[in-house]
Order: sequence, then C-alpha cells, then structure tokens
Amino acid sequence: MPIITLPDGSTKQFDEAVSAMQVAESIGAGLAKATVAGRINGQLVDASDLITEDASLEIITMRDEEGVHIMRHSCAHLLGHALKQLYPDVKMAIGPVIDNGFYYDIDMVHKVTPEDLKVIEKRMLSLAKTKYPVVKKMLPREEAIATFAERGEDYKLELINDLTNETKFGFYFHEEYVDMCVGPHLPNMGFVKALKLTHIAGAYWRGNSDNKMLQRIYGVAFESKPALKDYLLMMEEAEKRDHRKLGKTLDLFHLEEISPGMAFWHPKGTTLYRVVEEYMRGQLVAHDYEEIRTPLIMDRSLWEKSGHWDKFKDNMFTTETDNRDYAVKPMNCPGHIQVYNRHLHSYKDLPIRIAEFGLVHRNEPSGTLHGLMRVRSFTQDDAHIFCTEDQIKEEVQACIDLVFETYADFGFENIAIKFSTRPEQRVGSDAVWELAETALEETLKEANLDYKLQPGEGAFYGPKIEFQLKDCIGRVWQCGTIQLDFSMTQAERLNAVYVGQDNEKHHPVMIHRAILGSLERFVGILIEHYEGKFPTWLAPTQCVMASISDVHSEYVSKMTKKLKKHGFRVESDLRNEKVGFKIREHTMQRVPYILVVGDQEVADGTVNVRARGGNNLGSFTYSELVDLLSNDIGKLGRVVE
RNA sequence: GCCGAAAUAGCACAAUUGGUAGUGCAACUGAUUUGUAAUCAGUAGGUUGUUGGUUCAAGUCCAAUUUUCGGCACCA
Repeated sequence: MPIITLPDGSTKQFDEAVSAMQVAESIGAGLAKATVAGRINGQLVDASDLITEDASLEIITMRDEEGVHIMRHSCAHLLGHALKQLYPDVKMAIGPVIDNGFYYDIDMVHKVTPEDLKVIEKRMLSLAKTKYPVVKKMLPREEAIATFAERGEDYKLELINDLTNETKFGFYFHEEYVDMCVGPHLPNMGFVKALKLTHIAGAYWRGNSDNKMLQRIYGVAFESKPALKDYLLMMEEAEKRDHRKLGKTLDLFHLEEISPGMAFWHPKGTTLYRVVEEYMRGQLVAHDYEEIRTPLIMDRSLWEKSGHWDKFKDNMFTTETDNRDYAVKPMNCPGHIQVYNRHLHSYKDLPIRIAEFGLVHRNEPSGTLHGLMRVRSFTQDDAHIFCTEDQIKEEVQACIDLVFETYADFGFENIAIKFSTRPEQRVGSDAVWELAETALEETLKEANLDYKLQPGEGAFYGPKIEFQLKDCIGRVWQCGTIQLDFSMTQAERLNAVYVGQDNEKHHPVMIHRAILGSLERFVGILIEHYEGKFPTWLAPTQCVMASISDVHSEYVSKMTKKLKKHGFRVESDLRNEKVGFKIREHTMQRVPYILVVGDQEVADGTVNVRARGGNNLGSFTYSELVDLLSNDIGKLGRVVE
C-alpha cells in the first residue's frame, strides 16, 4: 500500500503497487498524457515501472530537461526501428544520448549516404507519428540472449555476455523492433516531433581501434519543431565564426598542402599572434619566470633518456646528418633540464621557473589535423618549475591563479577543468604517482574548483590538470595544463639535482605548465570566441583613417603617422573611393574604429569616429582620440559587468 | 592511422545524359573627387589538387595518390 509523496508535499495512497503513469492518471488526464517518465526517490524510472513501497515521486514531462533527454534516447531506438525496416541485415551496436541529440553505431554492408539519411529520417518521423506505445519488459538472461540471437544482433549479445552480474535486462519493444537499455524511455513515440539526422561517421566498436569500425549515424532532436529550427539556425550562425573561415576573410593565416598542419601566418594574423605572445611575456615577468630559448633539433639519445622516444617516436620528426640521429623537439622539457643542469643549484634557489615560447613539431596522425586547433607545428607558452615537494602546492596554486587571470584578460569565463590520473603506459612507481596525484587533487580541492576526473588520461610521466575552452560549435579543446612530474629529474632519466639543507644532492620536482597551451590553438579559439571582432588591444588593425577625397590625404597621412608613433596599429585609406565603400570594407574587416576625415575635420583639426557596430561617436581631437584608444586598449578583453 | 565525403580563377559558387569551363566579389586600367555598409565602364585571370587509364571526346567515368571536411582512435 504505497504512499506517494509528490513534489508539492501532498501525498496519495494506493491500494497496490502503482506506476508513475498511474499516479499521473489519478491526478489528471492531461498530466498522464504529458508523462514521459518518473523520478522515484531521486531515481529516474520508466513511467510504467511499478512502485511498491512508500516513495517520493516526480512526474517527468517534456518540460523537464530529463524529459527531452529521454526523448532523445528513445530517438536512438526509433533510428534502429527505421533502419531495421529499411535494411533488415543491419546489426545494432550502441545508441546513446549526446548533447542535443543521439547517435547509433551500426554494422552493415551498405554504406549509408547523406541521401539515405533523408529516407531514414522520413521513416523515423512517420513511425513516430503513429504514436505507437513503447513496451518495456525485463527479460531473464536466457530469454534476452534468445531474443537477440534470433535477430542476429551479435553486438547486443556481446554486451549481454559482458554484463556478467546482471540477471535481468531491460527490453524495449518498439512494435517489431526491440532494443536493450537501462532506460528510461518514452511511454509512446508521440513525443518525438522534431528530429534531424545530421551526419554519418566511422566509429570503432567499443571505442577500441583494434576492433571493427562501425558506421555511426548522428541525429539531433528537440521537444518541438521551432526548438529544432532554432538550434539549426544557431549552428548555422556558429559555423560562420569558424576560425578557418575567418582566417581567410580576415586574411590572418592560411594552410596549404605543401606543409600539412603548419600555418602560414599573414601580417594581420602575425600581429594578433604577437600581441598574445607579448601579453604572455608580460605575465612571465610579473610572475617571476625567466625566459630562455632552446634548440629545435637535439640528439636522439636525449629523447631516449627522457622516455619520449619510447612512447612517441612514431609521432616525432627526425633528421640525420653526419651519421647522427636527431629529433625535432616535440616538447621543451628536456631542453629546459639541460639549461637547469648547467649550474649546481641550492635548495635556496628553488623554485626556479624557466619559460620558453617553444616551437615544437609533432607528427600528428593525418586524420587529426584541424585548422589551427590541432597542428603539427606550434608554439607552446611552456614553462617548467623546478621545486621541492614542499613547494608543489603553492606553485600549482600560483599556476591555477595565472590561468584564471590570463583567461579573464582574454574574455573567457567558461573554463572546464579536468584532472587526469595515471595512464596504463607510464614511468615512475605507484608510490610516486600516488604522491603526485594527491598533491594536484588537493590543490584543486583547496582552490574550491569544480573539476572532472579523467582516470587514465594523465601524461606518461605524471598526472595533469587541464583547462579546456570551447570552439564555435561546442567542441572542447585543451588549452592550459599543469603537470606534475617526479620522474624526468631522476638520475636514470635527465638527472636534475639541487643541494639540500643537508648538503646532499636531491632531485627536484618538475611542474610542466602551459597557460595558453598552443599559441596556434589559443589564437584559433580567440578568433571564434570574438567572431573576429577582437577587442581593441588584440585587433590587428585598431583603426583605419579614411579620407573623403584627395584634398584630405595629407592631413590623414600626418595624423596616421602621429598615431603610429604613439604605438597604435592604425592604417590610412586614401583610395579614390566613396566613403561609404571604405566604411563597408573596414566594417567587414571588423576594424574597431573607423576615423573619417573630410573638410570639416581638416578645418577643426579633428577626426570623426565611427565605432565598430555603427555608432558614430562624433568629432575627436587628437588627444581625445588617444584617450579613447588608450582606455579601450587598457581594458584588455575583460568582460565588464 | 581508420570510416565516409569533397577538391573548378585570390574568395564564394555554376557547368543537362561525357560534347567550346562560366557568374559574382576581389585584382588591374580608365573615368569619377565622393560625408558613414557597395560609383560607372573596360581588361585580365584556369593544363578543373596530382598521376595514370577508358573514350572520337573527360571538370564529368575508372584507378592510384595528396590535401581538406565530418567523426572515431590518438594527443607528451
């Protein structure tokens, strides 16, 4: 005789076990119709699941985020349903929910084409339109196996086989189609109203590259057609921010076949790149780092000693001359240790912070290259902090602070933090790993930061904290990173030492840290973040001074020269064109300020300022203009409340 | 690296069943001297990513290859 407590605190008593659907029916037909699932004592369940004991119950509808989530999950089944009708030989693998939608990994001989997607999508929608009920049954192992064996679902059988502890399996019957899932799922498919199959891709069975590659069909689904339309429009808009596209239209950089994964930076892009680098150089000075430069090419033996050769030789560029093997550096740490080792250090010298804008080359697999985000040649704002164990927390904390301070200056507020622990292939004893992981995690906790644990994702020499930013369509990219390393400085590796208070030699701890990560990637993210509308401090061209006719040229040239001398990045536009044309061009180039000069301005000794976005700020004298620009630049990219 | 798709002028795109490679913008030349998102006219620009094949004939069909795009695996 369960007593059900509803979210408003009211209770209902039932004579026998009831389902969330039955409770909803007892409240009203409208609610019953809208019921997607239930949440019993905090646990999401199918609307048909029976509640046998007293419990709190929340009815989940499509107004709840969870309701939409469940609908998307059922869309994966619906995709299976449609596919099985169109291609009876298809074998279903795994079909989970993802942001905004779902996917299903399938195996079949026929290669799905974009045209096929339209047909499949149409079938899905027409199936959903019938609002057929979804029937859930818990099947015992033998029956579950028999069901899938009969249908030739080899992948599902493998899944069951691996779930050794389970005795019963949740089966959802979608008319003649059946799928296995923990659920919950929709009570009927009438809730599916707006979906679109977006693309096809390859994906390894169980995420393992040793396994067969399956076909993955991606789709998006929303609670209503307008919501879907909004999403598709938003994505279309977002794609206009793509740094590869803006890189061309804003003439920042280009990539070409002659050196895949390595950018050619054009003058404007180089300016942007250099401003970022110079800013970071300022941060190094302010935070007590010393900057160095190390060779691009070093003997192979160094990389063997450091352990990089063992793990990454396939991804390293090598060169050979005079019977000697060299590697183009894929990272800076061994070089930094060479510099550290040129002197004998006392514990009193620690921490020693060595920084380098280090150009590294990594022969990344061909399929991974992506604009500026994943390249083969890039510069890291890299640094290595040599310190004692006692100094770890303080130094890591300082790095974290530096990340947040820096990112705020670039206008980033949403930063995802990941904590990655020991991978399978690694160097160093478990005791040392334990020490390193604990130190990093404790610092994160003490800093009160929200982070996500990524077990097994650490570097081969130590655990790491990652700071991730998102690109225009929501893909996440690792930017900043802090890694703790007890191994590289050991005698059997690169043997860095300091003399302790005890007058004995000790190996320092090494903290690897990059704030921006790769300059290339960071600039790519910046381009997308600002959609090319850079704040004045970053804008490659901060203002363009445009003459109205030839008679104003001399005034413009003089004024421009003066502004340049003042350090502003200013250009003049003296072309024989209408001012409207000039404004259009520079607006499309997203120049922060367009300064118009005509008879009026020449007479007054002023310029007319038009801000990006179209606001005419009126007439400015030279010193007023300098103030305007200086103030603007001084704000950096900070988001002002 | 794996799966799938694509590659045409500087950029964005066109080119029926295989039958003379085009359009717009940019560029260049001339005219125009212009007041806040496009002045007009003209000119030039290509071995259709590369290599090979089928064919009387290939941008179009086939094969290989390179690069790019979307994912997967990888990411020091």
